[in-house]
Amino acid sequence: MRGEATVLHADLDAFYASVEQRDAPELRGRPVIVGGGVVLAASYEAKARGVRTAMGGRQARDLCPDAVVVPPRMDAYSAASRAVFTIFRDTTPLVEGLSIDEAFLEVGGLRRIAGTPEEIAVRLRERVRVEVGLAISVGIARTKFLAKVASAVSKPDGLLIVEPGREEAFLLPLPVERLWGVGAVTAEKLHRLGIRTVGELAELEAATAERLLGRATGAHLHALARLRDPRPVVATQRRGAIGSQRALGSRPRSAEELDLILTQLVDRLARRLRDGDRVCRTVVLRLRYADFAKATRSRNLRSSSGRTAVLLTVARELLAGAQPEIDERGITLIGVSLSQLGRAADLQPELPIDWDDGMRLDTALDAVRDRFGATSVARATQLGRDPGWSPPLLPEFE
DNA sequence: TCTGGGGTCCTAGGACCC
DNA sequence: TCTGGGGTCCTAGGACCC
Repeated sequence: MRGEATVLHADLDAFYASVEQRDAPELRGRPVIVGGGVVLAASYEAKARGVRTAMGGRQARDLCPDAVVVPPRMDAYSAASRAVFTIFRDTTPLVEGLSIDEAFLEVGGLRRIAGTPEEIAVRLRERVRVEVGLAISVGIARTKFLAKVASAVSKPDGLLIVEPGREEAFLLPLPVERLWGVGAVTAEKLHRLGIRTVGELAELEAATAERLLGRATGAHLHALARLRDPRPVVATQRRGAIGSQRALGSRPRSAEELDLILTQLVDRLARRLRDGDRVCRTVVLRLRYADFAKATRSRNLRSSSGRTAVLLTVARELLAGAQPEIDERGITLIGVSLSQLGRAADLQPELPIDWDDGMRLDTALDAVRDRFGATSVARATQLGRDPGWSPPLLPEFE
């Protein structure tokens, strides 16, 4: 096995709950639950009593009646996250954020100026503790996957290095649930075959795993189990989608009420888009019915946009299309996602030819040829076959 | 177990094009 | 008139993660 252990996975411990304990000394040492209806985070004192993330609030209080339940303070968590990521980026330029509280750091090129990966990790943990007041666990390994497993095993407040020569001894005895990408469904499929450990999965033929779990998932998990994970640490890219949703409870909602909520969701998202100078191409409507079945409805815009009116129109059309289903089944959640995000700066101006609905197509195409050349005419001709076609925005052209 | 809110990636069928 | 293979895009759904 080639390579050295130079990938760090840094993961804040019980993040939301730890921020609450940091900011309110009377909560330290006590079981703390963040979130009421559902547990968003639990302190280690609460976890010791069986409380888990995503558990219903009722069940959590039954397990741990003396827990302090606090409402989430997202602004405080965002600020803490920014402070920690600043320390990450101060450690190495190669930081790949995974979520609000964890990231990969590649420190392979830093040996001369900053020391070994272990020395770097020790300093990183100390800085986060002193400067932000939080405990952070770090795993160090040759690959991202092994580093992530190592940090999880090291918790709480731990540091664990998986040396290249020790990888199999470390990974193979672990339960398959430790594999990044194995959830309840996949674990159940594997258990049915008697596969409970990573080592047992690694013994399968790759083709067998792919047949059982699907091409991509099977190949991916099988490779991880055999210690193959070629994915490099890449500095975080921009998000591909943003979304917002609202749980509605069980009481019936009028069409007017739904429209108001939809408008608020789209307005908020469009604002976020524009704040980041971005646009989106796809609008996705998410629904959850009274029986908790989920559904999505999506539509691509002809051309990317960040304008509230454009996005809202599409979202309303999607909602109208789902209205019969909603009337019949009842609705308990409505959400909107905007995906295929792009930069607003890449959006080109509208086609600068004068167009009116009475204009002959060949006249319009002549104008396009004069301005953009023959390739664009071919593209425009193709678009013209679409009955819904109208003079497009420029991104449609070469 | 009466159930939040924010994301990622993969699969699959149909439309449409060459 | 019927037929093929290959590619991309669109839409809907599902699994998973924190």
